[in-house]
Amino acid sequence: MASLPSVAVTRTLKLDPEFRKHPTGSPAAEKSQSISYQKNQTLPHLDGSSKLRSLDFREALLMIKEGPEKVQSSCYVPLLQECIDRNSVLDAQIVHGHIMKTGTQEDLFTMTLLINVYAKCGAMENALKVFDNMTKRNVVSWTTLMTGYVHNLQPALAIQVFQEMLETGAYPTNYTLGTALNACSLLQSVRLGRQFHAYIIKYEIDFDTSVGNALCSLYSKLGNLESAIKSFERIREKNVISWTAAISASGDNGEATRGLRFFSEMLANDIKPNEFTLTSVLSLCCTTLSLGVGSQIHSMSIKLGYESYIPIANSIMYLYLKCGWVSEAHKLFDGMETVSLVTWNAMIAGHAQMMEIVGNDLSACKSGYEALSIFVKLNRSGMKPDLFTFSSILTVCSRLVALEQGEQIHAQTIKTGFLVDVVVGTALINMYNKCGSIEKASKAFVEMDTRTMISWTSMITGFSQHGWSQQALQLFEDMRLAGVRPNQITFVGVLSACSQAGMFNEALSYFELMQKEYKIKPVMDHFACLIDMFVRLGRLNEAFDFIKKMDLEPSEFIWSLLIAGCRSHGNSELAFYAADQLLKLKPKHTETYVLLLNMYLSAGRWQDVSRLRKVMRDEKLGKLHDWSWISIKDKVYSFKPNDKSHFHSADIYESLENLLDRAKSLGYESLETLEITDEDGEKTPSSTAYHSEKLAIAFGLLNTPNAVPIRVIKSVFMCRDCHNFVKLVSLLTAREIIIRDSKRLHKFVNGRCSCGDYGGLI
DNA sequence: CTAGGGTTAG
Repeated sequence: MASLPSVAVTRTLKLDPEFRKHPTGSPAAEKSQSISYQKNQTLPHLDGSSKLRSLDFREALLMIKEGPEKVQSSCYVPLLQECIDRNSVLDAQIVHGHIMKTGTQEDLFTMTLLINVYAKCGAMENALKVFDNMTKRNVVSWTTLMTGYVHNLQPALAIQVFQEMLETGAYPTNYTLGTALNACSLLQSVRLGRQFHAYIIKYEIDFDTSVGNALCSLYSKLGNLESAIKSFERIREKNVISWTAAISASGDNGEATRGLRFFSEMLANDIKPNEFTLTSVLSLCCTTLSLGVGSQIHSMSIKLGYESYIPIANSIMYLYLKCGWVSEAHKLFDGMETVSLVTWNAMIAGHAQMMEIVGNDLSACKSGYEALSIFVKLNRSGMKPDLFTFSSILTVCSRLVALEQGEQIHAQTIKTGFLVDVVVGTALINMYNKCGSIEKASKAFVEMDTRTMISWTSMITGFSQHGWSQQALQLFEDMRLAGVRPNQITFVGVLSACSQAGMFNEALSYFELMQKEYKIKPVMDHFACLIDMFVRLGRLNEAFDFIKKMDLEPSEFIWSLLIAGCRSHGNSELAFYAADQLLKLKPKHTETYVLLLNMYLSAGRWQDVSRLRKVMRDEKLGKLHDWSWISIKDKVYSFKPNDKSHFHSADIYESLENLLDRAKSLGYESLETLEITDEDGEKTPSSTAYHSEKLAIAFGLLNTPNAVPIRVIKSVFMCRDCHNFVKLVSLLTAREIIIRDSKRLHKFVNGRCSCGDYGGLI
């Protein structure tokens, strides 16, 4: 342990006056005495204590309550430890009473322990009373009191205690400073942290392991990764905790890969990871989706004996789910002997994450319903869901477009009081938005007590996706008036609102505002909004000019927007140029190739067709799976194009034919196209008449009461033809139809779609 | 002194 030089420190460390005065006034000044204090120290085994130790806790308490006899002070240690484990203030008070009766209150060590017990049980008033009544104190008692305030999230009081300790002339140890640094990170105070750091440097103890560890973690929590790493590097003898601090600092500050490098460096230095290290590394694997490293950690944790350590098991499960290895995650979950609420939450959140990553396909749908059933099991298990559970499960509902379940969960969040949590509230808004219930979303938004930037952004995006451009822009202005700083994503919402409404000048001025006033660098999504706007307006050459002027390399998505625009506004020369550019990017999505194939097919460019087929084979891209699903009364029904497998297939087709006829009377004509339907690239004539969403809608209309909105999820993006058709169906049947395809949300009402005939429609 | 689960995107 590095000891501090005996220098009066009061004047070298000027603390902010803003911290409240210690409530009980200044404690008696007393010189500290040196006592070594270690958590796991073995205590002398004395007569009185061995008797107590052999007894059950309750019996021991009883004995202590009744027996006035004097016992060795060390016999209180296991009893007090037990009080912490049971988190029981009442038991602690019983032991406390005995201590007072037997005169043990003179014992510094026991009284300090008692402070710690009260502090850990959340009874700081009691801890403070003990401290104030102590006849002597040393730096450990001061430090313990500080630690108590930090533990109970009262960092300002911890600093106050520190200051008073200095006034008494006591010298802080490295533990004291470590605790003070923790208080600084809770206070999020860079200024105070720097003052402590200066002090630490002055007394040359920044190389000390525990001080260095605390500094590293402080800077990390203040968002200053470089200083955190520097503090770490200055540590002379780095222990597991030092390495773990560096690893998690990297992860917490968005440099997961760097964290993984620290981990391998640590192993190269022959430092054995502990359970904390492994959980930190696993969370890095979660952000980098490193399944390989993750499964290595899995075997390492088994080898090191952490197999049943719940946080590790939770992280591994979560990682496997995020990486799509569902069966292994479930195997782990089923094999766990004890689970915590976090385990349930990790399962639910993991399924939600997996849905996000795989997109709108069958496995995502299955995952979503699996998450809902896990949620039901959790409720039955007797454990109570918390705010993490609710925000994840609401996200699941939004990705499933499952309004009924979402509404039930909304009710549960009200009943349990978790709706007041801003993240839960935001997830709720998002759920209503994604389910096409913009009115309920905005009601929930208005009723929120507090809103974060994300809440505003969600609502702005929701308005924009529903085609309510004016409301989106108005809300953006309200947000600015409320002094909330928008981010990148907020501007995606704002720009797409402008683009929908064809508000050309507004779009450009918001684009400028974003860069000039908010110093936000435009990313691909912002350009995509603007290109979409040009395309919608049919100003293809301007779209192309804009693409050329971007200082980013245009993405797949940008080129496919332009191609879509060219197809609908008839500019084949530009379309083929864009197609060439798109192909140079080696697109990874089958959808993109199908778009291009159809383009070449309809132009009769057979050479390009076979060239594309070869690329698709080389890239090992599969077939395009167009399917739609609809959920009715807790059951999910899925449809492929031309699907005749459904039990009521005849009824569905009859009803669809009827709709097609009625639509034709309004001028609709379904397209006959050639599509690549098998791996050899056979050209098969095909009609858009029986695309999957049409079947799902026909089924939905047959099986739900009038006026109930129809909600469909589609695995690939809608074609223009189906889009036209569904607009007419919404008019003919007076039903709201909500379709979420792989690109965006479409809400059809009275012959119009919320996307305002999005420019990316093919 | 170090750790596991949550919200926004074309």
